[in-house]
Amino acid sequence: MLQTTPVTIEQTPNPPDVCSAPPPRHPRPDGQDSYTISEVVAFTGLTAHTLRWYERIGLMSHIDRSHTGQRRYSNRDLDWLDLVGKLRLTGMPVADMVRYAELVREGENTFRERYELLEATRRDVRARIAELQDTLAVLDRKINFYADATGVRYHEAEGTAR
Amino acid sequence: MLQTTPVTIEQTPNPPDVCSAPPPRHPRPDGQDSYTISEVVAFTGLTAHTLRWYERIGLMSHIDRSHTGQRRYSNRDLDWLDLVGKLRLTGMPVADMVRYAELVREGENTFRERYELLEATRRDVRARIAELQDTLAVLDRKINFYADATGVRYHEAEGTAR
DNA sequence: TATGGCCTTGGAGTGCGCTCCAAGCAAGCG
DNA sequence: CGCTTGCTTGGAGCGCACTCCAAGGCCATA
Repeated sequence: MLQTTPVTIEQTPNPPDVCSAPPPRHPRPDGQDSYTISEVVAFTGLTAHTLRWYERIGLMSHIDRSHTGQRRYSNRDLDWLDLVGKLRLTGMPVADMVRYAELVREGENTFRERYELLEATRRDVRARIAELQDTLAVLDRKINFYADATGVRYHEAEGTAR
Repeated sequence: MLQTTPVTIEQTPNPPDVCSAPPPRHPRPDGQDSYTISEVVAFTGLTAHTLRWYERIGLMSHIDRSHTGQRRYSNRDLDWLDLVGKLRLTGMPVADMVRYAELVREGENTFRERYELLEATRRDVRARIAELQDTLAVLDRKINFYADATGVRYHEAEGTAR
């Protein structure tokens, strides 16, 4: 129950059918979904500090509490954290994610704005991927050079760093 | 001479032939390559502060100086900055780039280590691209949902943020 | 000669995203 | 009962990558 390895919530042991709407699998079924903070730490790889901080800054709404005041996360919270994790690795600033969270809390009349925010993000992500592929090409060339050179003692000019 | 728009040094007005070793084009030919810091600012989009800081921390070797002590950057320096820019957007920490710069300064006997560093970086970049493509899939699904919903007033569960 | 523009330096400051601390409470166990 | 474990809080601290500051030098044009 208390696994220590950070695990992506949305694992991919789903069949090799390349389909478009993979529903996230949860550790426990809806109805019994009540996770302590340390369980969420184990599932997400985030620290408890970070989880509490996310809540403080409004990136997560107030989490349900046990009768003793301890946090009890739900499957929906896990889904949200999964999205946050994805947005985080696009480089989206936390402030923007908070903005999105506010829009979600405000209800359906913010659909248009959410749409625009996500669309802008998608553009950024695409640009980012393109940049990275560019970088990959440069790395490939340099790596090939060094692969040839180590063992052949050869020289090619490269950017200065003397 | 003093263009204000940040310009990628390695522009792509090269013919649409998809080839593997694109030599960077420089603003001035070798021999007349002597750029002031503000020119480099214009070319790279970095600030003068950052350029001087890069030099202080050893990410660039000491740059040539004019008789009055002002920095004069060369084409080789521009090439190096181009590589640094690429590595930077892979998320490589500055300290690692400094390490690589040191290896380059140390000479050919560090080829193997440079190779390994770049290879590790390439692995990271590939993983990163995969993550981003994953994220892109999530964004696509959400964006489609909002595209449908705005105008159709429809509902689908999404991660909680109440 | 004076004014403005561009450059120099060491060191201090900033913003972001965590990260940690101290003090304390509640539950479970021997 | 005492001890451990896990959780709670507000607020302070940290590491990274810049970013800026104050004080001053050099030189071209008016």
